[in-house]
Amino acid sequence: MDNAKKVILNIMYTQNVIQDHFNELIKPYDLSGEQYNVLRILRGQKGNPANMCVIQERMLAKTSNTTRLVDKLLLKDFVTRNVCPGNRRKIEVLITQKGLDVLKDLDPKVDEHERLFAENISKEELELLNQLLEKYRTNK
Amino acid sequence: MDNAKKVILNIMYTQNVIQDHFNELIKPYDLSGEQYNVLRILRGQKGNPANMCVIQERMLAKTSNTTRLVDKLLLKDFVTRNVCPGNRRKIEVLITQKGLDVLKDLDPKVDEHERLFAENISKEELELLNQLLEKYRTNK
DNA sequence: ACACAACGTTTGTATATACAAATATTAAAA
DNA sequence: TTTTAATATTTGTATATACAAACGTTGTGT
Repeated sequence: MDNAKKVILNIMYTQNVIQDHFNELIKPYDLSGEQYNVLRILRGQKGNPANMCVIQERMLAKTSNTTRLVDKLLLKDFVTRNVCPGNRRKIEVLITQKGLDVLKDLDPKVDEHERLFAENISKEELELLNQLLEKYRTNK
Repeated sequence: MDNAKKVILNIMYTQNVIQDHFNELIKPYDLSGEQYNVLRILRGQKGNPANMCVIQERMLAKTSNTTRLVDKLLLKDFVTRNVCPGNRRKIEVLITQKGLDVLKDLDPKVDEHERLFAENISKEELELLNQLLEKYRTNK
């Protein structure tokens, strides 16, 4: 098989393996991968609320349905949701202490997950892999 | 950010870009990516039918619901589905001429898709990228 | 002020992913 | 032979992805 074909399968497959491993990690916390991503975005706001569209544009999958993701987080009391007083079209979403606690609990496990995948490869190779991936998708 | 973290985001993001591009490619054919994968597996059978479990194990996402994917392909007359005479638990799925025609139509576009992503990177780098990805996920 | 476009979010529909339970058929054990 | 276990597939439920349409709110032009 030519390498152009092979590298696509390789990237797809690798992403799949990473994702499966990560899903195992968060399963006990009753969180999906996307819900976790939203919580991470909200924590990154450092106390400021985030509007739906801000969350949306920071997510990997551009067309995920933020409304329904936040619905699920709301049910678990990981976030609050309020209409923005200054502009009633907007919604302000804020992570709760409970949400922050879950993330804090997960932090070392996520670190370990990242470390585990990098353990078979040297620092230089890791750096090179990053460069090659970036080069691979230039202008795409 | 450390490279262990960065490479995971990089792989996830790259996969996303590839997938989005591919989805655009097959959209006019009223096929989803998984449906396309199933058709490719069936063509690979070279005239022999494939059982559900054979299709399942050859798909990237292990727990995709093959029954429902084949349902959709059946509606479009891209496959046939029959109970296996020798073992009535099994189902024989076979690609139709119409299914083969769609794949043939798509073949050059898929080639172009693969070529497009590889165009910014040399043959040697592509080879290296494949090796690094394989090394990265050793034992995972 | 009123019409209309733009913005931000929600809702609806179809498909896909993830997992568990249900069903039917066949193989194996008692 | 009857029971039980294993195999192959289907069905159900929840979540996620993808896209379009609907809705209320705000801003702009007249």
